[in-house]
Amino acid sequence: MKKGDHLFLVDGSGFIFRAFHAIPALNRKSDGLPVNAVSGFCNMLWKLLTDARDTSVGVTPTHFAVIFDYSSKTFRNELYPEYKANRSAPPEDLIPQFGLIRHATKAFNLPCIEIEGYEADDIIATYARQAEAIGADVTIISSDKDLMQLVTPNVHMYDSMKDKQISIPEVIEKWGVPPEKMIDLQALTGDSTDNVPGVPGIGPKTAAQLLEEFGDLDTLLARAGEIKQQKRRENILANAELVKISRQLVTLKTDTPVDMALEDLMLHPQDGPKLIAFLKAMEFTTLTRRVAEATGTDASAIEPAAVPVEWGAAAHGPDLDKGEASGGPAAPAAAEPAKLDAPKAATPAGARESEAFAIERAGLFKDQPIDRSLYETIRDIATLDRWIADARETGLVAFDTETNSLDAMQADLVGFSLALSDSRDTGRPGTIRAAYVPLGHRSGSDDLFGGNDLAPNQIPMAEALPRLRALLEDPAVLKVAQNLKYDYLVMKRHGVEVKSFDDTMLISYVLEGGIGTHGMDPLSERWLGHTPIAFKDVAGSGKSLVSFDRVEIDKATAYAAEDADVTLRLWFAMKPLLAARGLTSVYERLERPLVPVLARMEERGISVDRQILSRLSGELAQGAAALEDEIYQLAGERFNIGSPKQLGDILFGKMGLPGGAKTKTGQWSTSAQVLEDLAAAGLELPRRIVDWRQLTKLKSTYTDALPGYIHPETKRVHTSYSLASTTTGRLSSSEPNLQNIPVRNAEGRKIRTAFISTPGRKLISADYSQIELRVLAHVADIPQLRQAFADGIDIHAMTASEMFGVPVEGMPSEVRRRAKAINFGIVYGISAFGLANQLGIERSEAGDYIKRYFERFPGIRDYMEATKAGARDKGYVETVFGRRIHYPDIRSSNPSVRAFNERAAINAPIQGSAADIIRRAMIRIEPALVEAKLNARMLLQVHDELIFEVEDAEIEATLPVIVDVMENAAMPALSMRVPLKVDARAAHNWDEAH
DNA sequence: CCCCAACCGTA
DNA sequence: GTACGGTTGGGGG
Repeated sequence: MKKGDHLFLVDGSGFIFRAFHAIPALNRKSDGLPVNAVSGFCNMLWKLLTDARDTSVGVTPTHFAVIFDYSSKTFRNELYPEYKANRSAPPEDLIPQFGLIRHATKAFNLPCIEIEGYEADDIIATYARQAEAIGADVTIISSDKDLMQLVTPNVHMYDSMKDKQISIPEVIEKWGVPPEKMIDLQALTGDSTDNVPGVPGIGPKTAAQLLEEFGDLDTLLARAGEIKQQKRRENILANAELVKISRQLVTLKTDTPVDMALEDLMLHPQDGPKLIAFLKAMEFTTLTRRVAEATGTDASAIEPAAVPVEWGAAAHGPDLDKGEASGGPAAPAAAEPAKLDAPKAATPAGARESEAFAIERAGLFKDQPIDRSLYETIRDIATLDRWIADARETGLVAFDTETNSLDAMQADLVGFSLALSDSRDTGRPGTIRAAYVPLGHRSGSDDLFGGNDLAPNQIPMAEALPRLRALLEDPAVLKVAQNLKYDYLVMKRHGVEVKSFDDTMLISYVLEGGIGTHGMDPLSERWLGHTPIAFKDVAGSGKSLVSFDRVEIDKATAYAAEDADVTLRLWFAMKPLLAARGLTSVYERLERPLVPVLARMEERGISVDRQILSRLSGELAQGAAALEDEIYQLAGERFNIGSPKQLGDILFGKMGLPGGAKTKTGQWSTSAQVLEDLAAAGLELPRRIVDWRQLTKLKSTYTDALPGYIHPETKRVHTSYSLASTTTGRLSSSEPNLQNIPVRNAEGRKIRTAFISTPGRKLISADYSQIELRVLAHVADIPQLRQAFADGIDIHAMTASEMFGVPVEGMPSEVRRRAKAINFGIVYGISAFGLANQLGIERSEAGDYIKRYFERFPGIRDYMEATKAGARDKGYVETVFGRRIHYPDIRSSNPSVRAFNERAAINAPIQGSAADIIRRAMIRIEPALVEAKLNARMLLQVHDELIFEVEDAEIEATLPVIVDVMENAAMPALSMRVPLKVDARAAHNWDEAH
């Protein structure tokens, strides 16, 4: 540093408190995290860094530092134990912001300085004097009177909130004394907030007058007897010693042992991406935009940083991948298994506060009932532009598409709706406005003679789409949707890629997994007590169903705008609860990022060979027909074999076979199990029925149905994944379900040969080996299981060996089969009844097995008991990543209902943790492939398996990338006690790849 | 036309 | 014993 340089010193700690009280507390992140002080801080820093010359500071800094108090205990407490003793704890909403402001400082590439045992003011004083000595100028960003003693011709202060420079004249004007006498003045007056004693009856005015008269404090104390006013004289004489202590307390140290030299405070250029990542994480949309513009950074390409939030004493939910996104060191410490039997941790104060806030915000619109008559239909570009400008101004918009099909791969855009509220930026409950923009509605009926014309007064699609794209692709505007994956796909097919979004369905899924469903209508009922217009009341149903482009525009407006309105209200109600319950990481790491990943998988689809299916269908038809003839012969009459009722009547009524089980409704059961038992007794007919069922099942469900799902344009099959329809966190697949394609026997596996790669490519199938048992070994921490997985030995054989004392070498297959059934049973929340069923043995024998198993693996029993107890206690269980799965019926008085819930509660953390792991792998795999410059495309997920389509030339390079990402998917959030193992191979069809 | 039960394919 | 979705038959409206 040299003469002429200009050092800015920001009083960070002082700023936090001032900004916190100056900016409305409703200024929060969308998940409820209070960020008002952080917001003010960032805006102030940005202003000073870019614009200081245009403020009343009038100069641009060359050096810059932000200074913080380290802790409340400093050397002053040794001097005077009562110093700052009357400080109360900071407000709960402020606590998490202390850490965030330090993160902000670092994001701005600024030194963040704090020293144990010293106050920020001492550090500031030290640097100010050092710089001044060199001949540099100093501006202290603070308006705290405690710092005014530092002001000189070269050292100034700046009140950033009032944009006011504080120099010598300003100090004199305010306090009546020049800066160098501020110490004496403060010593005389004391400071009630810091608990610094002063002289009773002496305030700033009197103190200034006395100092004017006597020159300085020492002279005043020496000649106090000359003071004319009796009371004042007595008070000063009585408190002379205390005043000397006060003077020491208020005198700032200018020799604080600072680590960083002045040179180190030199201002560096902003790191645009780093800063933007932080600002996005804080959801400061306006500042993000400004920084992006100023640094020439493409903000849309930057992911929000993972900023750890500390609520104070108690942990605040699992902090997934702390440091991962910020590029810091990984934290591979093994997470403890859920200690469900431990005393419950006290709810963090911050969490309580946030929950209260969430409830308050949920009720924000209570006095603003949903009124469909207020919805607007936007029919001209000027109005649309105004709405989009408003959305960009508030940074928040609910969005919903209306299309002519429920299938996102076929749907054409018919219109879209928007809902806005200005609540976020004003900190007050705003008015919700919602509108529908019809684009492709048609007039009249779609008969053969016309009626296909566009209805009048609609904005042309070609003019609306670019405007919509500007909004949806703007990373500074948070788009809120319900089941966004659908809208994301529709818009992607229209050339628009949504960036920055929230999905109310996924928020609900994270908050209330296991409680109800997460569709918009049930959510509206539960959270808003409002019943939205039913789709069928707008578009009809069944035979009278019309596509949405035939719906009259006024009706469409009421329906569509309401959807956006409700979605926005749901978001306001639910989003804050994520943070309040410590579930933000689950949502942001396991749910939200999967939306574009799944959308791309669905869009890609998989190639299915029509010819193979057609040939198989013929073979199956022939086989079934032959069996039908034999069945009618054996039964002595023709009947509908596919009707379990008719079949039961024939078998157990007419033919008088020994009936096995009965169904819930009292009918004879004709399940495969019952028929197999009869077949085992040598009966022909049941055998034929079982075979016939298999063939007709394959035919109707697969070979006949799949061709109907081949997309007319892509010629591929595009399944749809549901992110929020299982309780455990698994995905589900439908239309068609590609997660239940046969594999277990040769006949069924033929179906898989129809799933093929395009020429020049192959399919890679990569599946986790025994992932659920590995998760079990991890969470229950079972030494033998951990050892077996570490050594890579056959887990079922090991179990059998432990239980029955049989050596693994030369083990009879039946022994291993039983152990395998027990291992599976454990994962499913074993019961003697179920195991007996599975193995075809007596309940008592199954019970003995279980008993023996628990003797050998007592940790498993402990885990199961602890899981049940925890579920009973809290109403939910958790996966290793903190996903909650609720079991509201686990306390049912009905023993079978209760037992069922207990088994499900035992299974859920295991199945759910495995599901979370593959979710993480799926989120990471695409960036990893891009990084490796590979073109593999992920197509399908089948719970523990991922299917890719890969160019022939890249297969060898791709396999290890996929395996690596999958095997390490739990890291670094969780370092498992057992390794994950993935098998992967490539082939031209799914059967051979698997 | 809608819904449920039974059955069966997958992990 | 856990978690799903699809097909069929069949009852009720």
